[in-house]
Formats: sequence, structure tokens, C-alpha cells
Amino acid sequence: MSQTVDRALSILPLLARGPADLGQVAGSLGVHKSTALRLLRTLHEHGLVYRQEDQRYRLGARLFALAQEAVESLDIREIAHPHLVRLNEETGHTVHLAVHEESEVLYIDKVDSRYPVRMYSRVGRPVAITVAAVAKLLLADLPEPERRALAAKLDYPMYTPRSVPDAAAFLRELAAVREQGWATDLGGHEESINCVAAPVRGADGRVVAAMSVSAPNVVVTADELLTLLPLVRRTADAISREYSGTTPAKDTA
Amino acid sequence: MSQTVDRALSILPLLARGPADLGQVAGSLGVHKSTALRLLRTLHEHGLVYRQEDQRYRLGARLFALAQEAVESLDIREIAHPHLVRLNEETGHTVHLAVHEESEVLYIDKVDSRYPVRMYSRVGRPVAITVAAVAKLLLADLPEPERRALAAKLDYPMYTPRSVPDAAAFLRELAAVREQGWATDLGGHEESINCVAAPVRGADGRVVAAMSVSAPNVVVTADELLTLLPLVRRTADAISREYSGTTPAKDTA
DNA sequence: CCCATCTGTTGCAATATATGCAACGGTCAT
DNA sequence: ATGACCGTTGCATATATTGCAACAGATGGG
Repeated sequence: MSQTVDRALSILPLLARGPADLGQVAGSLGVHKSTALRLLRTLHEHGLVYRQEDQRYRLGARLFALAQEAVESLDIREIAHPHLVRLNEETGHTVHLAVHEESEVLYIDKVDSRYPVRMYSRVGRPVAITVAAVAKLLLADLPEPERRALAAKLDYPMYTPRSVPDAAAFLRELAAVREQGWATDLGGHEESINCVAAPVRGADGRVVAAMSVSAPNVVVTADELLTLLPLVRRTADAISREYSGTTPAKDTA
Repeated sequence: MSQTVDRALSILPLLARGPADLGQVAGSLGVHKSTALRLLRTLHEHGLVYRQEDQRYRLGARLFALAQEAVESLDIREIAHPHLVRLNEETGHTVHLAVHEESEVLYIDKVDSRYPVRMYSRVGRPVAITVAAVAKLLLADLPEPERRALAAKLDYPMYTPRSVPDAAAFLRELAAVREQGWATDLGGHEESINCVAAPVRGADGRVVAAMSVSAPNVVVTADELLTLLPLVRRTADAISREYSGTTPAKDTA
């Protein structure tokens, strides 16, 4: 909507893939070098872009700081964190908290397994939206039309043979999840990893976040993991209660 | 340098302090509501800003993704990480990796203590630059004039009675650190926490990062922590060698 | 050693682009 | 029902952005 800002912001994802020099930036934007220079300077002043010694540009420090502040101002996260820690202590497995935003689902908190098994996930990273248990819960709660629209425009990568294959299957799965009030991912993202998840609800009953417990087959079987379901649900409910109760509407400014 | 972009980017730190509605944003920028609207829309299209259900704006998801990609594209971090993990396993203490950028020093990686003691630090967060051991190492390596200029414009908050009080003391400390090739922070940031740090150097000998081991008094005394110095230095040197050796200059594009 | 080349930088004129205004539409509370 | 409030849109104006061309500094080859 604003050409100048649009161009400037297009630089960021470009630099996210690695440092680039002025010419490359100008080329990618399809603008004159001098224009790119001025945009980069403005980004630089705001700390979003950093100029390394070889004159090339890379993403800057303020970006981290902003992301930090943003994630910390999500109050669900603060409320939920101690519960995640406790669940992790009780089960020993990796615990995730995720929210839905726009057409993505992303992890906003994580407590790592005590077992020396690494899962590839990271706070701030988008979730495999078509298969993750937390994603199913968050999307299942969307109003019907939105759900259909979103399901239609998603890609359905077959991470494993058990991945959800297409929009129709996904919508069926969401309907089932919506009914039962919890969700699983049994090897749909990574062959040997299973998850069980439960929703966190706001005062109005809408799903505001979802939490999951994940563990690889080598540690516990899917059936064993499912025995944790009541505990996961109780934890999610505890978070829901606390979140609904407090909700301090900060309106100072 | 570019007014439009400048205004648009000024919105980000504003929203970092919590959600705001259109009027508040326009007010803070000193522009007409319609102008603010269009800027916000552009930010929104790029995913940097998210509009929550109550119509207010908050920082958006792509910001996390960008910060992630940025931090992951730092190859020092990738090389160093396994070394940090090992050092953590050997000592049991919290291990940090930090780099210098612009007039900040920031943590780019961290492996938490196995002891149940929490330190307040976070990947991406700026370091207490006047007292942290890693900061001393990174700044000590700057060319003389830059070092003086930076020291002069810093603030010297007295976190504790042992904090570095002013620019003169700081420069003396940096000179000492430069000589000895390692640094400490003995209760200069938090009364009961000590750190020892060692530099990671590039092929040209310049300090490109610094790593530290931190532990509270209640776990080990400062003297005991200092006995780890040789181990910390060996680890840092190992990272330096690996970093200097490989340095894959990616020039594909 | 000098010249050619490449990248980043600045001043300037032209015009495309962002801006503020005013009017509209929706929502909520009175 | 009515008024106030907030977000939204079209439009004319003028301002801020753009590309150009010329410059500067570094790099490398002849």
C-alpha cells in the first residue's frame, strides 16, 4: 500500500537468507542502487539492518530485541510457563505451547525433554500446520467458513506416510478434534515422534492457545503417551482457568 | 533518511511495548490517522504487524521468523554450539556465546545450567555491556579510537558496588583484559553471580565472539570458578580453530 | 606504475508518491 | 432513535522519493 515502505520491508526477508551487498539488494528490488542505499540506511538507523565489515548488509540486533519484547508481551505465555515446566517435570517429555496467528501456527514456548533426544522445534518458528496436534486444535476452533478457506489454501506436504494428505482429510480431522476436545499427531510429522495436545481456552470459551507433550517412539510408545492425556488436559485447563480469571486489560497510555 | 520508512519503522518499538489502536499510533507518530493506517497496512502485509480481534495492532509473527533466520545464519553460532554443550556438560554451569554489533553486545547462544538456578539472560538480548565478561573481551579488541569513543558514550549503571563505575575504569579494565586474553565478571552485574570468559578469534586474530561460564556463589565460589579458566580457554580456542579453518565464503548468488 | 573497472556515494531535477482533508459507514452506548 | 467514536476511502495538493549522471575510493590487471 505504501511503495517505499513496501520496498524497504522486502529487504528484510532477502537479508534473512544471508548477507548481501548493495548491488544485490538493488537488483532484487528492481530499483536503482541509490534508492536501495537510502532504504538500507533508514533500516540501519533503526537497527534492523547491520553493516558488517566487508560492507555487506545483514539483519541487525534490534530485530532480536523486538522479537523478544513481542514474545514477552504475550501474556498467555507468562501464565502458562510455570505449568509447562511442571508438566515437563512430571512427564520428562518436551512440552510446547502454540498460538494461531494469520495463517500460521507458531510455538511461543517450549520446555525441553530431559531425555537426551533432540526434537527440531524452536520458539517463534511456524509449526507444520497440517499435521501438528496443536495446530489441529487451534484451527478446529475457527468458524466454519474460515476453516474451510484456510484448509483450501494450505499445502499438504507428506512428511511421512501418515501425514494428512489433503484438505478434505484435514477438515475431517479438524471436525473430530473439535468434538473430542483434544488432538494427537502420531508420526505425521516425523516418523518416530508422537504428540498429544490439549486446548487452552479464554473466558469466552474460544481456543487461545494449545499445548502438547511430544516424545519419540524409542522412549515411549504411542499408547503409553496417550495415558498422559488426562494430565495434559488437566494442565491445559488449569492454564485456561488462570488466564480467564486474571486477564488484566492494560489500558494505560 | 527516508521519511516514510522512518515513520513506519518507528511503529515497531511502539508496538513492542504492547498493543495499540490506530489513534494511538497516529498520535505517537504525529501524523494523520489515514497515514498511520496505510503504514500499518504495509507492515501488516509483510507480517511484521498483526491485528488482533479487538482491532488493535501488535507485533507480528514474521518478526520471530526473521529473528530466527538471522540468528541461525550466523555461522559462528553453528560451529560453536556443540562446544558450548560439551562445556556445559563438563562444568554443569550456564554457558553463553556473545558477539559485538554496533554499540551493543548480545548473546547469540546459551546453554542453561543443570543446577536449578535461573539466570536472567536470553538469546538475542543485549548484554550489560560495561560489566559482562564477554563484553569486555569483545570491546577490548576494538581499535584504540573506537574503544575510547564507545567507552565515552556508554552509561555506567551501578548494578552492584562492584560494577565498573566510569569510562576511565572501563578503559583500564579493557587494557588489562586485552593483555591477559581472558576476562571475568565477579559480581559486577548481579551480586552473587560470577563469570569467566574467553575470546573466539577469526583467522586474522581478531576477536569475533566471546564465550563465558557463569555460576552463582551458592554453587561455586569465585575461586573455584576460576579453576575452570583453562578449560574455558581451551574450548574457545577449539572454536577459533574450527572457525578459522572452515570459513566457507558463500559467494553463490 | 598507471589505467580500467567496480562498488558505494552525493546533488539535483522531475514526477511519482505519500499526505491530510473531508466525508462516509459501522458500532456502541445513551 | 440519536449522538459520539473509530476505522476507512477518494481525491487534490505538495512533498518526499526516484533515477540519473558524475564523483570518489578501492582493487586488480597490464
